Amino acid sequence: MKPSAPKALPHKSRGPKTIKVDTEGLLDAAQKVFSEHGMGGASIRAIAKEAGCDPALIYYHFESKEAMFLALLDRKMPPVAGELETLADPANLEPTALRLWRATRIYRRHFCQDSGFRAVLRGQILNGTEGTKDAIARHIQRAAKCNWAILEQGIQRGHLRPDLNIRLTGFFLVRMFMEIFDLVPAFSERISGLPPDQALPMAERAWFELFWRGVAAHPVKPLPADLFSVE
Amino acid sequence: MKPSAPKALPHKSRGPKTIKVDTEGLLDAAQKVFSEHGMGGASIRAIAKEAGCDPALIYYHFESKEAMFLALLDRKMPPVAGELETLADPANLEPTALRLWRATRIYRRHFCQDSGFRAVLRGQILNGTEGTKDAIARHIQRAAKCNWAILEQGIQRGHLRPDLNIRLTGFFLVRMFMEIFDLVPAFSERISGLPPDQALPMAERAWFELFWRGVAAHPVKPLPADLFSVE
DNA sequence: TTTTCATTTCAACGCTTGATGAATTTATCC
DNA sequence: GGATAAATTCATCAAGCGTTGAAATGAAAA
Repeated sequence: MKPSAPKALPHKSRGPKTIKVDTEGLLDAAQKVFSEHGMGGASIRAIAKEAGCDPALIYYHFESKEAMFLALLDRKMPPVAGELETLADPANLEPTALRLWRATRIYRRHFCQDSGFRAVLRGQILNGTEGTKDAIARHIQRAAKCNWAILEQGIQRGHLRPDLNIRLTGFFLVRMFMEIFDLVPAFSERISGLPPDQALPMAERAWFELFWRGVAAHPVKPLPADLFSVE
Repeated sequence: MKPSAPKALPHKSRGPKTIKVDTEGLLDAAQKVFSEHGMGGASIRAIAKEAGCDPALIYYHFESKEAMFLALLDRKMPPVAGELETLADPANLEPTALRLWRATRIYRRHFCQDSGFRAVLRGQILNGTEGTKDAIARHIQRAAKCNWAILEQGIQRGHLRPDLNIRLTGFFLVRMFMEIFDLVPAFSERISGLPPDQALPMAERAWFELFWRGVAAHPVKPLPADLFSVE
């Protein structure tokens, strides 16, 4: 799109001066504004204002708004995948229910706050350019493979039903948590009358219990009483 | 907002001429454009173009874009709630699994196509004005109550676990179907390699089976073999 | 025929958006 | 000190948005 754009990475020599706002700082600002306003509401100007610089500076560090979003994705997703990969290590012999719950805690830690970011991600999945969709798919797959591995090992270890469609099962587990993060805060007071900080853990646990009964090998053993104290 | 706006309903006498585009026609166009482009991409000008009239005419029929969306909601939701209310009639003694599956078929018929409309609805739930959120909540509640009634009756009839949180259970059932409608077409080819028209029914059935095992009273009876042939 | 009025269009307003090219500041090197 | 280059700002563009007031259209009423 922009053939002769100044590249994000600065060259070596001569002199940089007192750098006012660097790429990381811009990403911090973008993360904040994306999270609060979503892609539509997060204008270049709003991000620049948050970062305390001129809008044009963003185009010195990134080729476009889309490129900035992708850079944000590249910064945000790998830690998630990293934690999941540790959890999915086949040497981990914890009960499958606990491992799956731990996986949900990782998602919660990294995504629960950023409602706007989730909305942007969703929007880009549905309507983004092909390049953006591919990048997102790559990041999601890396994380999803860990869930698939945990499920696969759970079947091998006799904890889970052998007839599960692993990919769909992982999709169900994770997406419902995202839905809970999105909608329970918005609707809990209108529908259940509970404030979100009470409704959200309740919904998470109810969902995980339903999910576990749905996937556990027969006969279903009840979840350990202290499972939900694991954060 | 607009105190002296011309009202949507035309007066009686004198002469209307050959009406080119009426309120219903505009809603048809809005429905189509919303569904294809979402709220952000669905501009007044795009809707007018789809309807074959001037953008200003929209403001002759509706006070604002938001009012047009609410009118669309008022047209789209009642039939859904109506079908669900019939299904939730306590005189209906069909197996609970079948009734729940029928409920999902109602959602599928009314919402599966309109990906953009679902996106708009979601966006308005999360970021709309308070008035819009209230209107949406009212429509959703009317439909949700039917699901709650079916679940309640299912417990009373011994088909479902008595310890279910009915509201959350209904939320899980419906929202996951919406997620499937949204994301399986976008991702099935990238992840499962299947075309959407094969992946979607597969995902629906896998989800319903998981859900049923999660909510059914003990001992879980398998779903009837012909359940999924019900449309 | 003239009047009346519902319907429809036209032309614009004010605003926000993503993006650019030129100019400017500031630190380092020769 | 002057050249060099990185970092930053300024002014601006073209496009799109929701919205509005005034004007035009055309059929029925008088």
